[in-house]
Amino acid sequence: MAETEARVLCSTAEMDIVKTFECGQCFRWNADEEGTYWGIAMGCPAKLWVQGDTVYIKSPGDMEMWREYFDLDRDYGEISRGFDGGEYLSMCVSYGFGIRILRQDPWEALCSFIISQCNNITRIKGIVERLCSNFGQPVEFEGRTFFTFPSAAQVAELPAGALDVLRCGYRAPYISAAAIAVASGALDLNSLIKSDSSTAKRSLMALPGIGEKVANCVVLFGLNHMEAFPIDVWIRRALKEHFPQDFDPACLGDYAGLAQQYIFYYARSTGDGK
DNA sequence: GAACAGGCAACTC
DNA sequence: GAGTTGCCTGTT
Repeated sequence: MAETEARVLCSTAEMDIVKTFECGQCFRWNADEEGTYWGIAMGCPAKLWVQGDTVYIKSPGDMEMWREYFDLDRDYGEISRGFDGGEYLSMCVSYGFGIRILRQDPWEALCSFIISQCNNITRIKGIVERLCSNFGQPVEFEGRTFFTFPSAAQVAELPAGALDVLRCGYRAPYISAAAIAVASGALDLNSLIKSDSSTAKRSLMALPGIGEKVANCVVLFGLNHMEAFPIDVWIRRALKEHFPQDFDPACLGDYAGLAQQYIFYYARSTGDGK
């Protein structure tokens, strides 16, 4: 692969790479001992690091793709100022500011969040990496080997039992079913990007092993519908303890999902309510 | 060794 | 429709 130059991605005011990669939305970015994040998205390897108040990226991929992936053409400051969720939410926003909602590949998000159910991040990452190293394509970058996320078609064609190497337990048949649905065209993820989020959610929940929470995560992180509001145990606890009893997340509007991510990040990293 | 985990589905009343 | 249970695996 040709040598690539370091390029400016954005300012640290626009994106905090640690918060963005550690807030639980993605599973394939990892920091080295110097704080540089290495990962692969849309088949394209990259490394990101901060110097002064600038975020740099090195990757063979084009900048347009990366700006889209990191959702950099949206002003999260302006969006966040529009939240009408009370003081607690405002505090979560200041705490988590710099998080970007990644626009991940829909199939990768679907698969990853199926794996995430009743599971911790360390284990999710392990399972996803085994999925990629066993069934994806190797890609060399900066002396390291990355693996692409295997396509739905590749996973759909695997013989029975091939997913045993993942050690993902009862989730394996859910992954196979999702792969077959996507590969056969029964589930058209790209069309769900354009449809409204409740239609997208309904289509996803028709698959086995996909309930409300996983569907909402896929809709938010993979289909880029920012109003989706996944409710897990942390969010449920925060809603119960810091919001009015009849609070409806839908009142947060078209970007409720961003608000959810600030609340989630605050709750998780401070252990609030635990 | 038993209980539990960022969840789902099938089952119960 | 609210509550209970099994499900794989890994960790405590």
